[in-house]
Amino acid sequence: MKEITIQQNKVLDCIQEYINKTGFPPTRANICKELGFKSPNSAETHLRALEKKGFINIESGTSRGISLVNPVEIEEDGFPIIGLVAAGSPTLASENIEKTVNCPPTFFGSGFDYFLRVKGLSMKDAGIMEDDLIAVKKTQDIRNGDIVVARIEDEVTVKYFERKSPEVVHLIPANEDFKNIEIDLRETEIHIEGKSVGLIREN
Amino acid sequence: MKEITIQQNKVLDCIQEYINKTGFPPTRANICKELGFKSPNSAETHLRALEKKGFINIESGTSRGISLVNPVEIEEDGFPIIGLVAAGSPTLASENIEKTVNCPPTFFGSGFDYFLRVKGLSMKDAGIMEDDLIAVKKTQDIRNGDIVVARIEDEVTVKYFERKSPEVVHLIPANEDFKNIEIDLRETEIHIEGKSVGLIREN
DNA sequence: TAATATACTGTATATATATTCAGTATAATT
DNA sequence: AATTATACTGAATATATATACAGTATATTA
Repeated sequence: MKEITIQQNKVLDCIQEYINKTGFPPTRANICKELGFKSPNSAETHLRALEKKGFINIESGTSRGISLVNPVEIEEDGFPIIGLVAAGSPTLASENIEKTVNCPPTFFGSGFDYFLRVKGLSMKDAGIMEDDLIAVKKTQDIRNGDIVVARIEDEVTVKYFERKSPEVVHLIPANEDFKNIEIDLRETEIHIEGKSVGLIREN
Repeated sequence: MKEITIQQNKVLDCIQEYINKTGFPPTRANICKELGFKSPNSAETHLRALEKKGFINIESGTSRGISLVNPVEIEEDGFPIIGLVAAGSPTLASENIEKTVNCPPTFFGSGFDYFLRVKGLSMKDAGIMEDDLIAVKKTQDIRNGDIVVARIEDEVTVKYFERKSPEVVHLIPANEDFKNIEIDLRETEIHIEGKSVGLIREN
């Protein structure tokens, strides 16, 4: 599975949501309408790219013949909980699966991929407390104000995302005791693991 | 849901199998091929009958626009979400069920009875934000420091519980903009609906 | 006895849809 | 400097598809 672009990810999400909503896949025209494209060929080329990269199958000559290769993980084992170590500026999660939680894939709207257990109180004022479970959706479709799971080298952190310019990104905590993390993309590499689409707190 | 005929059941099964196999619903012609019909109208009339009886939905003018009405999800009793009106000092919930959420009963440890949708920010510092869903367990086993759902006459509120004396109970908000509610049990009747054992935030 | 539902064949057609071709433009690779 | 990938608009078209119409036949209901 090769890397996916932001636009291709939008198309993939669009297909998933369309199927969830209607029960059948979208046409090229449907995708155009959802994403604001003006030519069916825009959808077509994205679909071909997604097929080439192995994210979908396209049945040739068949209307709505799109099928997802990784259809939303059916609740076999549930969703994994991944630990987030340290407080304030947390350390790598590595894929340390605590346990799994069994819940419907559509629990938080359009779907998510795993839970992240939060350490520290840097997002306190956003109602995210220590040991809360954040539902994380793997996506690159991030907008300013989204709560993202970001990785800087080996450190993973949960913060508000704010793009200040093409080169500068701010990761903003929701707690006055913590400082903004300002990142110049020319100097530091940042990797967005995904964004928070929901939360669970087990008392 | 009316009674289904043997042939209609075959068509219904055929649709289910086709979706499982391909990821998208069949056309009239596909159904004919699967079941040996020689006219697309055979499939058409069966589909109309299935729609009339409530087993499927057909999106008019849409290729493969068949979707299964899944009675399984409807029958599976999820947990009800009950609305909590007003902010600060909320008003009666009465049993206004928004919808139901499907999740395991053991989701929050020892079990719970329903979800309550929170209005207002009186428990902000406890990480309970507006529109969050609190998992409420109906119980009278309350200890100091528990987050309870309390009713005073017709007003329902979520607060920390603190028994000061056999006659005096304090309901304490987690927000400095709100005042403690002090209750003298000899003057005012208070009813504990239950306590919070977990929380879900959608988006 | 006349409807109505079921269960089909067979033909026809408007339109929904996939898909190709022709462009424009930018960024990343080779 | 030439490809290749991405990301689009716009038009054209063959065909995939829903769907109506015309029949035949049996069983059930009013």
